[in-house]
This record gives sequence, structure tokens and C-alpha cells, in this order.
Amino acid sequence: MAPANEPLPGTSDLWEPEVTDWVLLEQAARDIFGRYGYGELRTPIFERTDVFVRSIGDDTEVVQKEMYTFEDRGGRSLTLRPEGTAGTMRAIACHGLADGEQLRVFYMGPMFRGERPAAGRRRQFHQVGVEAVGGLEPYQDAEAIAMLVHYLEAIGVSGGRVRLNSRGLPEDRAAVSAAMRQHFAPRAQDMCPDCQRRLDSNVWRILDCKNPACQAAVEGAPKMVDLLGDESRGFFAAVCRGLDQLGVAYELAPRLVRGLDYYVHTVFEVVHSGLGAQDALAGGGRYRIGLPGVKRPLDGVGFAAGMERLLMARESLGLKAAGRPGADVFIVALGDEAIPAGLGLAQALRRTDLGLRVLAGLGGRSLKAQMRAAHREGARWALILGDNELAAGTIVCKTMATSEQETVRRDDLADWLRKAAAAPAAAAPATASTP
RNA sequence: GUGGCUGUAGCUCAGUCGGUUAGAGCGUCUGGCUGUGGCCCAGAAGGUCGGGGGUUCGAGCCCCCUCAGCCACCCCA
Repeated sequence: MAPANEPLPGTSDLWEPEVTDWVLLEQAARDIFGRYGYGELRTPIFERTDVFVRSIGDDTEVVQKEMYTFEDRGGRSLTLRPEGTAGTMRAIACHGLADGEQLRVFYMGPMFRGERPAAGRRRQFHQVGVEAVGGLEPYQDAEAIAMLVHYLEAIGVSGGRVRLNSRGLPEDRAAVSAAMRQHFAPRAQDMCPDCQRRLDSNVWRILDCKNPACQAAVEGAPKMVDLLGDESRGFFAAVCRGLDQLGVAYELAPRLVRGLDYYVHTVFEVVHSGLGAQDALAGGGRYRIGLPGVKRPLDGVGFAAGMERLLMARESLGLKAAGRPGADVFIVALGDEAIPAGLGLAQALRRTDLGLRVLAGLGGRSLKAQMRAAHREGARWALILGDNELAAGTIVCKTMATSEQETVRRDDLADWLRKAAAAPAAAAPATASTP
């Protein structure tokens, strides 16, 4: 295949029948999130670069090396959104939010990060996410997590594990970092070079390191939750209490940190064993984001799930796309007069209240070839229209599943189809074969 | 950005030690059956062997470069 026709690395074309699965994820999101009072928000796919930098944090991996940033003709720096929260917050700030007002939104769509593609990681990937903004209630966090679990159930993804931790408030961080440094400094010589550097720059991340030596050093590390102030500890306890009430199973993950700067208090993720190395299905937490022109930072809680990964999890569980449904009617037209007549007949049938899916053989191919096409398209009925039938004002109706056929007057065709459609469908509805 | 594996027909893949005209299955088209699908049978179309360079009398096969895909690291969804 000519490279010029291939999609860019980390992007892909999406064909039937996979599209059917995507639609399923989207519809389930609208259904489930709607039950919790969330409404859909669609924000632009690109924003001014600083929208992302200021809320994600310029110190983060995402901002430092993963963003698709470019200049428009006016020389402004724009960026393809690498995640959904920043744009959502910008939109809410623009829209305005009264003191005490709460807003619940969900979104879905493509996100962009300039990473090396791997299993479950693409440069254009898709997330479905939610944000509950304008409140500082621990039970909001619990409900958001419960909603995520509910959604996963709705799309058939079982086997996910909820991992939960708290990063506390910004004012807790100095104490936490100091305690961490105290623990890791004596062990530094055993740790990987990255983590030796992190000792100064980013102690928290050492907790996340997958290097075996570093994990050993992490073993006896103090639990983050124990280092937090009273307010943060109380908040976290309330989140756990809420989850218990909601019947959500979770596990404490003292080492869970997450990569974006805006998180405060609760952080969580859902991991799944069917995904390979990138095992995070969804992640989220509580955040506090300051925006220009807004007096107080916005508090909120949300999560995002990777749609590609949801699909991978479904696949690992044996859930497959059903594919596009077959045609109801295939019109087999024979002869110079009948072919255009078949074109008109197809349109007339599509416009009836029967909601029929109608295809017509338009190319003057042989009867046999058209019958093959009818079969391949999964048609329930083949309607044969030759010059003979045209002259007689009739049409031959063949039921594919039984091979029975009868000659029907054109005037009676709609009634015939209505009756045939009402009759119990033959066996399993056929599925069109996919090109 | 670093590393490993893989690129042969629309798809999934064979291809021996470097040796004549690169194969199979599936799919597509046509015919067997003049106006009747599936199953069966026969035939046909379809290839710059990812691309470029090199070694050789001769390269799908060996060497170098490059592009792409997959996987892993980093990080995350």
C-alpha cells in the first residue's frame, strides 16, 4: 500500500463493524451519565496552548513533550487537546458559574498526544469523560466513581479494579514531600537514575516507578494518606464511606499519584487485566483549577476513560461487534426499462413507513450476479423486476431464507411486504458481509 | 526519544541452500445453469515481494539505509 494513503502513525481509519462498538460505547455513556444528571458538552478540539499549560501544569510529562502544538496564521500558539478537563473548565469559566452552582457534564471524542504508539496507546485516541464542577463534597467523588463502575457494567466490561488514593490538599504537599525524601534519600544509591533525579524534582513519582530496585525502595515508604493533614484525612475517609454506601468495591492504592498537577484529594483509576502493559482503563480524581478572570479556583471531580481500552477490555471478554444489519429488500432489475424502474421502486419503498433498508442492482448485471449480491447483502427478500414483470405490472417476491417466491401485483407490493415483515423473522436476522 | 519483532495478491499467510515464469486458502468476477442466491465444480482477474541502494552470473531470500506496523520502556486513557 502506498505510504501516502496510510493514516499517520498512531492514527487509524475506523470501519464497520468496529464502528458499531463505538456507537455502543457512546450510547451507553449518554444513557448512564444521563441517569446521574449529567449533560453533554462539546468543546473545540483545539484551544490556545495556555489553556492546557496552566491547568495541566507545565511540569508534567503531557505538557513537556506530548502536546501537538502549532501556530496559526496570526502567530498564536494553539494545541490539539491532549485531555478533556482543561477545555471543559475553560468553557465553564466562559459560560459563567454562580457561587454555589453545580454543573455536571460529560464529553466524548478524540484527544491527541505525540507519543510512540503501542498497545492501547495512540496519538489520536478517544476518551469519554465526565466533570462535576462547583462543589467540594466527598460524596460527589464517591458518586462519580460509582457512575464509572455503572458505565463499565453497562458496556459489559467486568473485571475492572478500582484503585483509590488521596493526594491531599496543596498545603499538605510540603510535609508529604519531606517525609518521602527522608525515606528515599538513604536508599538513593539503589534506585534508578530517573528516580535519583526525582528525589529533588518530583519525589512522588518514585512511588510509581516500575523499576524493581525502586519498588524495593518503595516497600517501607510511609503511606501518603498517613502524612496528610486532618482535613484531607477526613475528606478521604468520607469518600471511602460513600463508596461503601454505594456498594462499590475498591482497593486502597497508597502509591497511586497520577500525572497531572491539578489533582487534589481523591485520585483513582480503574485497571483491567485484559489490556497488556497499558492496563489503565480509566482514571480521574478531584481537582482545583485556577482560571484567569475567575476569582476563586474551580473545584470539581471527574474521570476519563480511554475508549480504545474499553474496546480492548470488551474484546478480551469475548464481546464482539455485531456489524451492520443486513438489507431487508434487494431489487434485482433486468433490462433497460426495468433497471431505472427498479431505481424508482427502491426509493418508493425506502419512503414507506415500513423503515425498510433497500438496495437495488443498478449495473445491468446478470440475474445470477444480482442474486449473489442480494445474498451477500443479507437481504430478507429479493424482488425481481424484469421487462416481463414491468409489462405485466407485477413483481416476483422471493423470500431468501426459504427460497419461496410468488408473483405479486405492483399495487399489492407494499401490503405484501408489510405482511412479510410482520411474520416471524426467519431464523436469525442475516448480517451483511463486510467488505 | 530508546530497544525487540514483522512487512510477499483485497485479507490471512507459505516460499527449501541465493537459481527458470513468486504460490495457497479465503474473498472478487465469470461460467457450469439463456430469468434465480447459498453447497459443489471449472476458469479468470488481481503482485513495482513496503521503498532505495549494495553484494552476486543471478536476490522475495544476504548486507546497508529508509518508511510503516506491532510490542516493550518512559508516561498515561
